[in-house]
Amino acid sequence: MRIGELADAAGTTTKTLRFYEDQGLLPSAERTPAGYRDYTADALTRIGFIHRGQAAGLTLAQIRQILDIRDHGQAPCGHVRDLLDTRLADIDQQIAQLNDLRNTLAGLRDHAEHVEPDTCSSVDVCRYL
Amino acid sequence: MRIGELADAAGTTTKTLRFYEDQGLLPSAERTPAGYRDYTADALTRIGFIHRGQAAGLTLAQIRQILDIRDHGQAPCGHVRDLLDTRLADIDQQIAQLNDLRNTLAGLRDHAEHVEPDTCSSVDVCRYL
DNA sequence: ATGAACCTTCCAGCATGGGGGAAGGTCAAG
DNA sequence: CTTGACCTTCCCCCATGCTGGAAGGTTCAT
Repeated sequence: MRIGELADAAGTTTKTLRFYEDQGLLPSAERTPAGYRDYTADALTRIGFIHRGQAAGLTLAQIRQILDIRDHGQAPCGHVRDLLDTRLADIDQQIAQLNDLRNTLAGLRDHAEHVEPDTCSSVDVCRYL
Repeated sequence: MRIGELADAAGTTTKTLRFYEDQGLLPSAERTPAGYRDYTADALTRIGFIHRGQAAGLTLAQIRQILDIRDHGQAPCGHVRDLLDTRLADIDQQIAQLNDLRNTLAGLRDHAEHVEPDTCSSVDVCRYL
């Protein structure tokens, strides 16, 4: 399977696949005599895993960690649980921060609705912020 | 006021102030005969505005738009209201996406808690994702 | 044998908000 | 007069996940 076919099958691009290989997410593929990369179906599975990891909000570096553990013959389950826990905590924090920001912004916006623009001094740039 | 003092007063760095000038957020400062930037207190106010804008989640480009409008002698109020509205909508969307992602992750994590690692086939990399 | 459609490597750049450090000029104190 | 702390410009670098393009080799159909 050449890189273009694999890219089509995986719903991505050849550029991205070479990039993944470069980043250590995909192992170096076999080469045809002409130097073309020659993939097996395993690669498709692996790209699927990468995509699921991305959908879970993991970075490529984190996904690579998991793959490295698996490639060393170990079960990455514990590590994956840790990553998921960390991601969950991160997301909770992000949501909390966004909620705070939302409240602040809503307050500013509400203020902007009721304050006369005329009271806006150019020295302050803008009363609303 | 030299750039170092201004940076201290504003709680930032000289690097950042030159960067802001370069990006059009701060006007070119007067220069001393030696070529040193010489700021007035206005700069401090302006930096304060920039920081409030950042705290509201605006990008430097958006903050610059507001400053440009003000610098052209107009009141940026309407534009600021629009930006705040847009930011609010963006944030709501981000929060919704994060909530979705959180649910997905919580599901995966829950699954990981109850599934035997032994059933994890190395072909799939990891059952949990 | 020629043209399209592949493939290869390598180098560069996008956005975002700065940071690091070199090479040199300036200013005030001791 | 020298030392140290400033200042100047300049250009390159960080992370993140790719994308574009140039210059060249291969494969396959016509």
